[in-house]
Amino acid sequence: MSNYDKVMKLALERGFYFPSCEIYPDAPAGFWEYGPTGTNMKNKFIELWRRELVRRDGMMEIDGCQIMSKSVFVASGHISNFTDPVVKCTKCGSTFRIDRYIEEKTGQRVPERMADSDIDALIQKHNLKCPNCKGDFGKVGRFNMMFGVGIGPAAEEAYLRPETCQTIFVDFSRVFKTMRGRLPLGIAQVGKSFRNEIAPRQSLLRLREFYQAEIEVFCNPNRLDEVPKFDEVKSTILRLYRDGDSGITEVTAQDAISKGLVPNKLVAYYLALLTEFYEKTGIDIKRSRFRKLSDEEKAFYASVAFDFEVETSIGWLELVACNYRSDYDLKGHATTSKQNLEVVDPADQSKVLPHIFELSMGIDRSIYTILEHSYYEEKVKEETRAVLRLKPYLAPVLVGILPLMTKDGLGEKARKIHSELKLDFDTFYDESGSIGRRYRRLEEVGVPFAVTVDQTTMQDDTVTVRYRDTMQQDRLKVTDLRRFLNNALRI
RNA sequence: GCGACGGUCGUCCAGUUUGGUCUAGGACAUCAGAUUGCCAAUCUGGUAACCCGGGUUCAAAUCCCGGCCGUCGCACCA
Repeated sequence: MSNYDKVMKLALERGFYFPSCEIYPDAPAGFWEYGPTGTNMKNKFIELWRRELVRRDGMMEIDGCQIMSKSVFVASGHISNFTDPVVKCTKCGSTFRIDRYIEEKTGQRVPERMADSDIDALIQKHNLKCPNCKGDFGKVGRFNMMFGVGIGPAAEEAYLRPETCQTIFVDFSRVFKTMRGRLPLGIAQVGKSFRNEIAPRQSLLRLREFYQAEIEVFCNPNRLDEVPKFDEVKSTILRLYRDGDSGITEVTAQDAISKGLVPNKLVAYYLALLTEFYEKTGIDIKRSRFRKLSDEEKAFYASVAFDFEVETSIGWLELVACNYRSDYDLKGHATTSKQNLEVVDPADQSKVLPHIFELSMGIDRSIYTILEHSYYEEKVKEETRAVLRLKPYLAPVLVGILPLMTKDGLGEKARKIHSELKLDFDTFYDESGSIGRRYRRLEEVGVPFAVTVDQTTMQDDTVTVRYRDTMQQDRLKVTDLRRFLNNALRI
């Protein structure tokens, strides 16, 4: 059984995540729900992101709408760039990106704006047939990855956002003005995005509705090397890679700049912050890299792009896209909306249309990767124990409270301890089955501590605290539990 | 979207080849009771499934058709 399968099984059995609408036969692919355990962990992941990126860097967080007007996507380029010309074989039904197919077969470039009728004519002229079955192609159609929605009785055209950043761009002007913004300014957002993937696959890894945590750093393009905070991270190790490299290059953020591997201090600063954040999630940073994208791979808006990737049992997985988007977005929105989106940089009183560097994080993929990198199996007395070694601050439950047995008042005592802690910590009370079984159940969902009430507790008001990873136990006064748990939550 | 293969309790699997003894079985998990009392113990009992729709047939988990979902490959992935 692969690690992917093990995590998948754990997710289904223990309430991390599962398919949406699963009791109905018409449940569409690419939609997944977080169960109680997964939701708790996801919330904690987001809170860590807030701490390590948003608060650390003094960013502002907003929460925007998921449905946005058509104009937004005219301005963003999604209406034109996101709409691919496709053609369907009339015989076998296979669908092809016809612009690419024509280029491949004839060497003739098909401009993005070419009319469908002109593309049809090209197919005729070159007598192109389906490569699979030699059947005839039908008429050119258009496929857009955005979900359209109709608003109001007239069903006015609008779209579910395909990336959360668009709300940040359209909100930028007001936020900057009213919140007394200064460049560089990071605006952050956690929320859902929607893409009509042709072939969603592998549970949380390719979804049609998914969570993003995005950060858009608005900056003055003339001051990309003026980053006072850079000193905090100058010796942080960045792991850089480009396709074709023999291995990953480990350099400090400082050296990455002096060697020209990263274009400027601003980009290096955020790559370093991101590295430090992911180290704290418990992902094995030795199995991560920033892959520099080639020109062909970059998104239509990006001028420099690094993907933060992590090695998993199913290969390298992109968790974060780090794109230098230049002024592509604000220019587009300024032109389409006819609003002036320039701001004054107080450093030199110049008026600039800010450039944007973004960290676009996939939350669902991150959650999956943390689960996979945290999952361990080890032999204990001929039995295999499965342990999720989640950091205490990411664990869905921090502490399990267990009476060794229910009689002699141990049950009541344990319930009392539980009710004293449950409002301030994520706790779980369990008195069913043998103590060993209860420990195993806890460690399988990553609970780092178990507090056990035994006979001694009744005499001196102490309990045992058992550690998930080592299975060692300490004895602690009940009155010290709060302090112990608060300490354990320290990041 | 195309192709190949698949879909049975929460999970994994048996049953489908050759339609009927399937009133669908087991293991693990889970629940209740008993017992034990610090690492998945034992005993007893319970909950719980044939993906959906149609067809063939006296009879369908089993055969046929369609749909949905999954895995893999191709294509796609701003």
